[in-house]
Amino acid sequence: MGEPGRGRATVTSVATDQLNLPFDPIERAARTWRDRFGPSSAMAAVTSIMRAHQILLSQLDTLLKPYDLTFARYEALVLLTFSKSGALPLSRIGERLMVHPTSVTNTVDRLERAGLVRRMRNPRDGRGVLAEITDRGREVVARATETLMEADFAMAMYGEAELQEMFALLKTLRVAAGDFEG
Amino acid sequence: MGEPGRGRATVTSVATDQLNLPFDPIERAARTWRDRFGPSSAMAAVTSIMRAHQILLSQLDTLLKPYDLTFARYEALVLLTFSKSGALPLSRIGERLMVHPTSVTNTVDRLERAGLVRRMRNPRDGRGVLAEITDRGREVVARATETLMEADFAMAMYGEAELQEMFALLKTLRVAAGDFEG
DNA sequence: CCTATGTCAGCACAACTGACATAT
DNA sequence: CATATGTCAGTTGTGCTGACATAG
Repeated sequence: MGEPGRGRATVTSVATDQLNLPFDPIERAARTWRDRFGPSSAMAAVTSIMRAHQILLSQLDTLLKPYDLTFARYEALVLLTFSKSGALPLSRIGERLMVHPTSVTNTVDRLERAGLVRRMRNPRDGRGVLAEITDRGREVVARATETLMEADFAMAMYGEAELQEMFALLKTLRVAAGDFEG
Repeated sequence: MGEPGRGRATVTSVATDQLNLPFDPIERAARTWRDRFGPSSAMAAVTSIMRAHQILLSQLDTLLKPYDLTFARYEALVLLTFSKSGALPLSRIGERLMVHPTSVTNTVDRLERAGLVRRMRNPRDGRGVLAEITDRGREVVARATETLMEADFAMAMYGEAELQEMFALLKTLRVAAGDFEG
């Protein structure tokens, strides 16, 4: 994810910059939509989630850039630090982070190239491969976590109650998608 | 965005399939996080938004696949139908949809190749280019809209009040990012 | 001259498909 | 044997940078 050109007078980037519009583009689209097609709340909510994702990803990736991490790679590292031995089969990483097997391979490739994890054969299953976090990986993830926590994960505009509300609200969607036994 | 392999017994895809986990992976990560680092609501909320985006994008793109549209291209088409003349400068499309100028070029390229829009020189500004929706584009977007509305934009699990709550909650984030004058 | 608009080449990244090697 | 794990090559889609032509 490229870093947006931020804070310049001439706005070329779009993800987190600017303050171009004197109105909320989603709200305007929703009004037009309602006049033309009918109920627009679902469309407005979906579009808001899309935009929120774009904003957050851009800000998180900017925060993580000094560590040469993306949010996806950061999540994988955190998951490894959460395991007792600091190592997990790639299959389990994909399962927990809800990403495709080939994406796990790619993520681990990059982390390995950066010296943050190490591949090992799974002693309990010859088919499997473990990703094990290195000392350097632990260092980097600790510093990155500090940076993210200082920035409140780019969610500093919310209070505790709102954050919990957001989690609860989105849980309904994740359950409906079959992510887990809700 | 490729279409996930859906509903198979052997789950390789991950975006909308499966019901693998007997627990909520985000909730579990949040608990571990809290024990180790402290407050985890922001992290849980962010991760939920990321996952919600992934689920929705996958489902919307699947719904739009028969029309050879992605959600991004669909949004651009809708925006054009909302304009009086059915035509808008590319710059304005990028501004409203919050996407990068080169992404607008790409989106319009694909729509044009599919015969859904047509490029025209802007008569009021020789630098500018207008994208004008074609009759075929109007047809396709109408049918696609019908499909999406039948599926409630993949948000059928929510009631009206929840959809409005979601919009309001995420508006705080969009305002903080400077999307518009909140 | 300086700015704005749009295009192009090129790159990074995520997610997928299909094919495959290997191990259970 | 079928199944599971992981890799590889290749594709699609988005979003960026940097450079550029053209017009205001």
